[in-house]
Amino acid sequence: MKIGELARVTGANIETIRYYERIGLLPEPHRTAANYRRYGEAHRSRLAFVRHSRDLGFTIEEIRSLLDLSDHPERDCGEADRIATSHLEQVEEKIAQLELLRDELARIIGRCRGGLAGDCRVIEALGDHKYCEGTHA
Amino acid sequence: MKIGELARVTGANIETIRYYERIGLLPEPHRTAANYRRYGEAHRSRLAFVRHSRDLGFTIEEIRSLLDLSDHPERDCGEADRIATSHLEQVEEKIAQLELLRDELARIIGRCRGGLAGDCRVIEALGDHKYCEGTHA
DNA sequence: CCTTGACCCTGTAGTTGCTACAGGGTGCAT
DNA sequence: ATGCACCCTGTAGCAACTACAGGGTCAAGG
Ligand SMILES: [Zn+2]
Ligand SMILES: [Zn+2]
Ligand SMILES: [Zn+2]
Ligand SMILES: [Zn+2]
Repeated sequence: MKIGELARVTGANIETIRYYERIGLLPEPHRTAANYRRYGEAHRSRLAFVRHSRDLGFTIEEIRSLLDLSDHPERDCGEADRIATSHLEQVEEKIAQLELLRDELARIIGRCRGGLAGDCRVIEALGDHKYCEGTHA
Repeated sequence: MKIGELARVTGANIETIRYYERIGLLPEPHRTAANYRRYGEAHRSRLAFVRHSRDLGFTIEEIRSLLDLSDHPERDCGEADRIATSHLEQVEEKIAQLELLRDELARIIGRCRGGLAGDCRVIEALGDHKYCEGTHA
């Protein structure tokens, strides 16, 4: 299939596919006489792996390692587990951070009683962390 | 004070301070005879406002509007409220997304029983969204 | 007086993961 | 033959910094 169809079936953007090829995440496909990229099932499933991993929040470098493992089925899968677990930990950390942020923001917004900017407690609170209760960042 | 001291007292990076000046978020300070930037209390508190707002996750453009309001105390503060509330909503949305992600990741990781990469359920699950239970992205 | 070191300056390029052109070529239908 | 959809390369842009390279300035110590 041509790049447009690959994009359609995987949900990836055409430019993204070419980008992945450029950074070596996808192998260079064969070319037709007119220099068009020609893809097969192996490309499709590799791209699906990449897109799904990206949707799950893995970085390109993590995906590179995961693909490498996927290309070497005889290796131990411990590395995959380590990457995924460390990613999960980062997600959990990020959630905890955002929850602190959310609480602090809600508290700050709650202080506004309307009126003039000069009297606004929201603007005041943005100017100085001392009005914060938590340690958001 | 010179830029290094301003950086120390606000916790901002020197390069970041110059960057903020370049994009017009901080006003150009006076210069000494040796062309060194010289800051006063007004600069300090404006930078504190910017850094605190960034720590709270506001974008530069949002901060630009908030600073504008802070510079015009006679205006209505409704705009500040709108910006903060919409930001809070985005944070809440992001948290919800990450929670879906976290659950899906935890489930995927739980499938791994160790062994060879070729048999790894984690790698399998990354390759195809059909092994997912939620709609993480 | 000279050097060392800490500071400051400008300007540019790199980071992450794409996305959006500009300026061209190809292939098929009418 | 002419339109149109599709493909190609190469480059630049986004956010919000961060990291140099290659220079200038200034006070203290030898
Ligand atoms: Zn208010
Ligand atoms: Zn705070
Ligand atoms: Zn496994
Ligand atoms: Zn999935």
